[in-house]
This record gives sequence, C-alpha cells and structure tokens, in this order.
Amino acid sequence: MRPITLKDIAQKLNISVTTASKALKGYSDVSKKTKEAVISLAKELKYIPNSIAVNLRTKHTNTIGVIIPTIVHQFFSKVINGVIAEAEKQGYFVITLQSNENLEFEKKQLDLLLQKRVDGILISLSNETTKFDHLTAILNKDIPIVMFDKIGKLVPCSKVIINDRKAAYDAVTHLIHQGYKRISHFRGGLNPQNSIDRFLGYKKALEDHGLTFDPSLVYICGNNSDFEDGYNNAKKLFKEHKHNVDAVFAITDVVAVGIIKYCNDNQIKIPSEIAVFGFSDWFMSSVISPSLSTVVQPGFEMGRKATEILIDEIKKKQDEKPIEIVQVVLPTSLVLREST
Amino acid sequence: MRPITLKDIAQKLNISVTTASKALKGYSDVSKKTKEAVISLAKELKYIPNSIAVNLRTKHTNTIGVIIPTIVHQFFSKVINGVIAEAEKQGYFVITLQSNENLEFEKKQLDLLLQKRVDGILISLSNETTKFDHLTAILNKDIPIVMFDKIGKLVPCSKVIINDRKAAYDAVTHLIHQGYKRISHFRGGLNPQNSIDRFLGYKKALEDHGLTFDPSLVYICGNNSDFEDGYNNAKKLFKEHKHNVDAVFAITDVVAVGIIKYCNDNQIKIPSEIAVFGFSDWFMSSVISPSLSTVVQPGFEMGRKATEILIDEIKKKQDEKPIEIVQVVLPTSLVLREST
DNA sequence: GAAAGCTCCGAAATCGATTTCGAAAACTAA
DNA sequence: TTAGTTTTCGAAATCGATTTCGGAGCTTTC
Repeated sequence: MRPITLKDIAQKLNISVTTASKALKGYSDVSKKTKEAVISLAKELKYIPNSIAVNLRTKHTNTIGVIIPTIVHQFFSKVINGVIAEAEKQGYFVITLQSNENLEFEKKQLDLLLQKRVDGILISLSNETTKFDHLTAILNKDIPIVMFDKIGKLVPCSKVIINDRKAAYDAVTHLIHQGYKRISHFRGGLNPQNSIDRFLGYKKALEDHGLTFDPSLVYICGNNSDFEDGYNNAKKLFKEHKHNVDAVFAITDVVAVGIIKYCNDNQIKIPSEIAVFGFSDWFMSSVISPSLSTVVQPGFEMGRKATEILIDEIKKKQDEKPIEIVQVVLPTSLVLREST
Repeated sequence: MRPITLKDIAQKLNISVTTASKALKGYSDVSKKTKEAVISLAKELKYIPNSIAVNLRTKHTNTIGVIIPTIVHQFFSKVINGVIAEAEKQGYFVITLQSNENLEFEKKQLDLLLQKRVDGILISLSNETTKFDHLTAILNKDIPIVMFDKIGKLVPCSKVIINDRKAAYDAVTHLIHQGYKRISHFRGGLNPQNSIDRFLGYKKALEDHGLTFDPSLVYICGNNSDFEDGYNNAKKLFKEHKHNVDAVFAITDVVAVGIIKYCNDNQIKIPSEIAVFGFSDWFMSSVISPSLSTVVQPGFEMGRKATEILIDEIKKKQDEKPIEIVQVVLPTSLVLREST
C-alpha cells in the first residue's frame, strides 16, 4: 500500500540505506554480492525511487515546461508531439500549459512552472505579449528558456523559428506567377512577430514583382485569427472590392478556410474568381473543397529542435559550462492545391 | 541567483525557519508583528516555496496525470482543456501524456506518472488495451483513477462517458427517418468499448425500424480510424455495393471526411446518392462541403467532470474517507447539416 | 610484525519545508 | 510574591534519496 522506499529494502537485507542506494546507482564500493541482492529485491518489490526526494536532493526535476497559446490547434499539437518525443528520448518530463493568447495567463503559467521548479521552459508567446520582463526575470534566475514560432526578438535566449517573411514571400510570389494581380492579405494582429513578418513578406513580394501595395487590401484578423475572422473579413473584402481583387493570402489555414466557406456559401468560384493561399498546412486544408494551397510549417521538427536546444542548455548550466544563444531557422515549403 | 528559501528569510529577520514557515501559513502562535515582517519580506524577495520540498513533506504533489491516445485530435484537445480548467480552479497541476494508441506506451506512461508521484490519474484507453492489470495494480496502490470516453467496463473506478449506443442509435434513426434504407456502418476496431457500443446502437436502430442488418455493409476502420480508413473503405464500399447503399454512419468525423472526400473526388453526390453521418463534431465538419451531420460529443465537459470526480476522490483519500465509484453519462445531441 | 593498501560498509549531513512539542517570556490573578 | 495562563518562539524530527568521509577488517609488502 505505502510505496516501497530504500529504507524498506535496506531493512529486509540488513544493510544501511546508504549501501542500498549505492548498489542501485552502481557505485564501486559495494560488493558484487550485496549489489545483486539489492537489485533483485528492488525488482521483486517493484521499487520506484521517489522522484520528489531525488529532485529535492539533486536540485533538478528533469522536467521542462511548455507554454503555447492554445492546444486546440493542429500546428501546436504537432509541436507538442515533437517536444514530447525529444524530451522522452532524453529522459525528461513535459508539463504543457496554455496561455489562451492572454498575457496575464502567460505570466501565471510561468509562475506555476517556476513553482514546480522545472529545469527549463519552452514558450511560444501570446498575441498580447509585447513586453518581456517576465521572461528576462526568469532568465536572470538562470533558468533556460527557448522560444519558438511566436518569439520576442529582443529576448536574449535561443529561438527556433521559420523564416516567416520568406515563406510569405514565396506564397505570394506563387500567386503572382499564376497571374493574380490584386492580391489581398488577411493578416494577424499587429503585435506578433510572425504576423509582422508575414505581412512584410507579402508586401515585398508585391513590390519585387511590380505590383503596387494597396493598404486597403489588408485586413486584420484580430487576436485569434480564427474561422470567423476569415469569414467576416471575406464578406467585407467582397463588399469593398467587389471585382477588384483576385486572390487572398491568409495568415493561417483557419482564416483561409473561413474565406473558402464564405465563397462556397456565396457562389464565388475558387480559384477562377478568387484564389486563396493559407499558412500552416492543417489537415483540414487537404480535405476541404476546393483543397487549399498552403505553406508547410514543420511543427514536429520545431518542437523537437527547440527541446534539443533547451535540454542542451540545461545540461550545460548544470555542468557550469557557458551556453551560447542560437537561432535556428527551419525550412518551409509550399503545397499547391486547388485553391490557386 | 539561487532561489530564495525560508532559511534566507529567517536569517534576515533573525528568527527561526519554523517561525517563518508558520507566519506564512497563518499559524496563530506567531505575533502579528513578526507575521507581517515575514510576509512583507517574502513578497519583497519574491519568495516562491519550493514545491518539491513541500511535496516530499506532505506526501502529495497536487498534480494529476492525463493519458490520452493522441493530442492531435479535436475531441481530446477539448477534453484536455476541460481538465486543465477544472484542475486549475482547484489548484492542481496537469501532466499530459499520450499513449499513441499503443498498449506498451500506455504502460510506460503510467509508470512515468507513478514515478512523478501524481495524486491521481485520468485515462482514456488505447485501442489496443484489452487487459487491465496495469490499471488495477495502480488502484491497489490506492491511487485514484478516473476513466473517460474509452473505458474498460470491468475496471473498478469512476468513469465519465457518453451513451455511445444511444447516440449511434439516434444518428442512424435520423438517417432512417430521412428515408435512407441501405445504411452502411464504418466502425472502429473490435476492442474499444465505444466502437462496440456505436456498432450496437447502429444495429439496434436498423432492427427497431424494420430494416435488416446486413453484415457486408459493415466496414472496419482499423486501429486509427483515420482519414485514409474512410477514403479507402469508401472505395471498397462503392465497388462492392455500387447502387445498393444510400447512407453511411461513420465512427468518427475524420472517417466521415474521408468518405466525403472520396465522393467529391468521384462525382458521387452527397446527400442525394449517399448520405454521410459522422461522430464527434470536429471543427472541420462544419466547414467542409458538403458540411457533415454529426453527433456532438461534450469534450470539454467530459474532461471537466472527470477531473472534478478525480480531485474529489483524491481529497477523500487524503482525509481517509471512503470513496464511492460513480459513472457519469453525459448527454449528446445531433447537428444536422448538408450531408444528410 | 608493522606499515601500507584494498575492499566494503554505514553514520551523518544535506536538500527545503512542515509540524509536534516543549519551554521561555509575558501577563493575569490570587 | 506566587501560581497559573496566555502568547510567542524554536529545537528537532520528518519526508526519501544522495554523497562525503571515516573507519573496520582483510590482504599485501618489506
């Protein structure tokens, strides 16, 4: 009933707790005989070391925390999978928390992770996050942080991102090569770095190909960038630019799907009347009609890589070696489907 | 740099660690003066109690573990959200692990949770799980478990489920009322209880409405019940029953979407040539063309309720009060859309 | 036979907070 | 002044594992 402890094992074998501990940890100053006795008894009793006690003693928890804006999101789900895969490989636990795109929540979740004494933190910022004091405070405590996807450029920590600007540039360039000339952009909020970068990529692509940038073709998808944003802005777009727009580059697949839905509901033909380009390659984008062209964002690899870097930093800190801040840019690619 | 401890506070105030601890925990045998001094200094130094040490002492971690088959799944994402919401309300942490629909993984993840000394466990079984020794072993250790969605009927613990049989019955009955007569069922694997129940509901609905049950109209969607299962079985279905089937009831929305995709690809008209009914109400089901009729499964509430029960059991155990096993059945409803 | 070297073991300190229990200090009552 | 109360505090044990350091017992060496 009560969990087996080292003390139990020691008592049954008439040895000290010290020796039992050493036997299990492979110390050399334990005779082969007692070592074997301890190991076999431990197995027999299904002894599981109390990690709480171990953590208290060793001062690290072998646990990392992850904060993402929301779990109900294909991309972040994939990231989490990458994180868990790599963490598990290295014997680390993962605690996943979500900020709900809310700064106060983000702070609170960070506090929780601190309370839990995680060894390091992975974070993708909420859309509301424009100040980074709460993060630098943690870095000052010497707890490693690695940011991914939605990062704060100025925070002095390692980062794993994609080249949002280039990805957006490529997507819009593809639209242009297809012959589209009046290309609208449904962008994300004004704070997030990747929202900014995708917008800049969009703008640059237009300019590089001799198309004039028309601010009135840019619509903002608020804080969520969700289905409704796409649907409602599509309605607005067609009201304001009726026959004067032939393509939309959306910040996210969900937004793009909102656009497609609006078009389907209103007999607007895709891609003949209007083309739609998404971002992230959600599963749904491949099955919707018409299927959606989009940017493939390597979620799993992003999570995996970020975790690899984080654990590396954790280990270096433990060995009191210096860590160096790195910034990894993962490659993206385009999937072209019916919507363009 | 080094985290602030009670000892630090005690030293600065020239009092004992004992008194400092009591001051923060509101003991009555501390003078108002020292109490205030401790509290204000703690705030000033941003003292965060070391939860590891607290856990070791108090023997509980205020943490619950959740094991689900996969995170990349709308329904389970919603469940997780419900779990986190309720857990947070009650001051508990959540560690989320996935079994990848694999029994060995499931066992391993349970071991990890045990090692982390979680206070209780929420689990939705993997499709491979047919024996429950690993679960009863944990229950024997007096660690509460609450199962949800994919349960093992014989495990003596509380459960939160929907009435899968009735939900399936209702869905198929709706198809019958719409005039469909040759209704196929794309079922899940043979192990999972909810797969069995949905199948039984399907069969019962046919029989109750004077339609003969034709086993050749039942297709099995393997262990994943994913998009490919739907697509490939749709192909098989139309090869084998060409003009002799007019509706499909699918175990899951993803499978249903696979069917819809196949039909769209092959100019088979929905719902005139064939109707499709799904299960779970994924977001994608509302935006696909044609939109999918489906069963609404209350994911958030399921997670929330399961957590509520679990924490209640945890607290009762701590107070050495008896716990009683309950089984909660959450209501479902139908959303009717274009596919029927 | 004494010194030196090995092998093997365990007492004790430690991590940081909690809690019991005893006792000093201050105060009240007789 | 003394006995009894109340208020306030802290020493010490505890949770379970780790690790340092010293020492007992045995073997080797000259």
